[in-house]
Amino acid sequence: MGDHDQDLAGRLRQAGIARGDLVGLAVAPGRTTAPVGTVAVAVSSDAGWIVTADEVAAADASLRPRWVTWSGETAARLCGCGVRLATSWDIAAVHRLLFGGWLAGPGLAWAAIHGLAADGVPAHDPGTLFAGMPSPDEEPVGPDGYLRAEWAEGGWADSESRLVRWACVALGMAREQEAALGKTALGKTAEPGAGVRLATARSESTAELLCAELAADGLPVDLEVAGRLLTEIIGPRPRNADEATRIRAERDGLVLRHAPGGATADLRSPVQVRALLRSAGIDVPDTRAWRLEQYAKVHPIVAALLEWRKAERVATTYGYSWLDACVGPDGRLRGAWTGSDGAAGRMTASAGLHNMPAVLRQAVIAEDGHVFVRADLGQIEPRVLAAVSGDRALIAATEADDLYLPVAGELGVDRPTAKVAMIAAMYGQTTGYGGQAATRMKAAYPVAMGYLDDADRQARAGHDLRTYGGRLVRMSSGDGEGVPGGESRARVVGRGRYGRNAVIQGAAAELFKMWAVTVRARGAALDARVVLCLHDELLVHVPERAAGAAVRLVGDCLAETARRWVPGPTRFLAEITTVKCWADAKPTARTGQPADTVS
DNA sequence: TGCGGCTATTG
DNA sequence: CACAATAGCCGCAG
Repeated sequence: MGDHDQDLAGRLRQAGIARGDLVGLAVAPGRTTAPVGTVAVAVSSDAGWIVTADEVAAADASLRPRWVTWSGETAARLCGCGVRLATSWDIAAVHRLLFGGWLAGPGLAWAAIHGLAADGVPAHDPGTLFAGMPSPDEEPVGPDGYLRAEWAEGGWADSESRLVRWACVALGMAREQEAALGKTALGKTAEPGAGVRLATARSESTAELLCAELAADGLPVDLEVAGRLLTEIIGPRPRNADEATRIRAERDGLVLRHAPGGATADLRSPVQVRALLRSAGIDVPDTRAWRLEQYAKVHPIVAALLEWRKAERVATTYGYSWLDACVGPDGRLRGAWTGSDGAAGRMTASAGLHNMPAVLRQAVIAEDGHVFVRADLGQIEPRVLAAVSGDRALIAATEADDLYLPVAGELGVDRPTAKVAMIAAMYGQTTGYGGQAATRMKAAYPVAMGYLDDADRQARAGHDLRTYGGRLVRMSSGDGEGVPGGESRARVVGRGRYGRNAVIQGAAAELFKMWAVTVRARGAALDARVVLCLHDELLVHVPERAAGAAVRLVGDCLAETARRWVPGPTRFLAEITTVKCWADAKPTARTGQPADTVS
């Protein structure tokens, strides 16, 4: 074929675009398929074209530029028309990294990168709604320097020329964000390098692509097994409302039959449960499970109540209505995914994907001809602490498969004490462990403990923090800041703990996501698909015949990620197992032959 | 109807 | 019970 100059990859090459270079992308909403006119690409601030989604896919396969997207929504739209990009620069994801917080729309991201006040971002005047949407000015940037509301709020999709312009704006934004990442400096301890921040920006961006795929593909669930489990725990699926009421009353009866003198109570009301327990001679300040457990042998109603709680939990949150709402007829459990949420930028998921009761994992079963490769990072938080603080002694301890053994030796305490002391340092726990262990911890690992103490101090003072990968953790937006006398001590202490933990949990999340997107990229050749991300655990759905290769690949990806992420010799390891069912993973790893590990 | 409190599940 | 998250129900204010 002599017509290669006509395809998109050829045109991009002609414009000087090479593998990994930024290319602006804008995808109009509202179509499940993408004919000409719904996608625009941009190669400079004033040059771009309308193309088809298929052309983008083909150019991605042959040239693989880094596509600039406005947000995960762009990835979801492309996913919807069957296009899965290899890599991206996601403006919203990088905005969250650079500036913290959750809001990251085009108008705000534009203002932030240009140093304009967030409260000056223009919004549509609600009064104009009656007159219809004003047609967007052909110039996206207003005289005040902000993005015009008409553009930021969707007016860019109104015509092909505006769509192209929007892709051009995206490209410009990405370049400015890239430059800003190279300059950002904040914090005194172990100031992360620009290289790490750029690498983090790229993996956080590509994680948005992964999130769109996780949402679209879902987690394999065997509906028959799920139904059987539910029947065992909460009884058969009720056929009507009366039956549902009867089954519910029967469950309540198993507790209330132990009530003295036929007393009754609404078991869903903590106040009434407390009164019920008092009538049985048990006086407790609250009715949490860990507190009631001490009374399990005092009165039979306590054990019955705790049992009821477990069943009630499944019935209300993970019952038949959950299956109906979240599991498709294709046996895939689907939820909404976010790439960086909360205090430290962890991934989050809805539909119970991140907090499914362990017993229900028995229903998470690989499809015919497939298996799961399950990989679990071991002792990730103390290892991340060693890496980001650069503490030589703690880095040396990461050489051990069980990091707490050398730490215990160093402190002159037993392993459980060493573990509690380490976790206390990272989370800010102040009760329940000997102060002597903390003193020795400071002496043995002064750099690591100093890193945590510094985060704690900065957070207490209301100063923003930045993680190793460059994520801004906002401490200044909370109320009560800067009013030393007007703030309770508990509040300040709590904020210190928050900051102390955020720099560790956040850095761990960044490492994890870099690992996840590496597995996503390398695994494609094996038809291995990441189907679940769980903070320190990856579940990869893979054809049976490729299982062995996938196990090695997941381990290699961790080694590659660790090398790229941290310059020092910190050792990270993962327990990697091949299983048919998610629930099989833990026992195999604990009691079976040594799992594949990687350093 | 919205929201804080309580409770449970997970990493 | 130390950190993070999602989610349901109750009780109360408006």
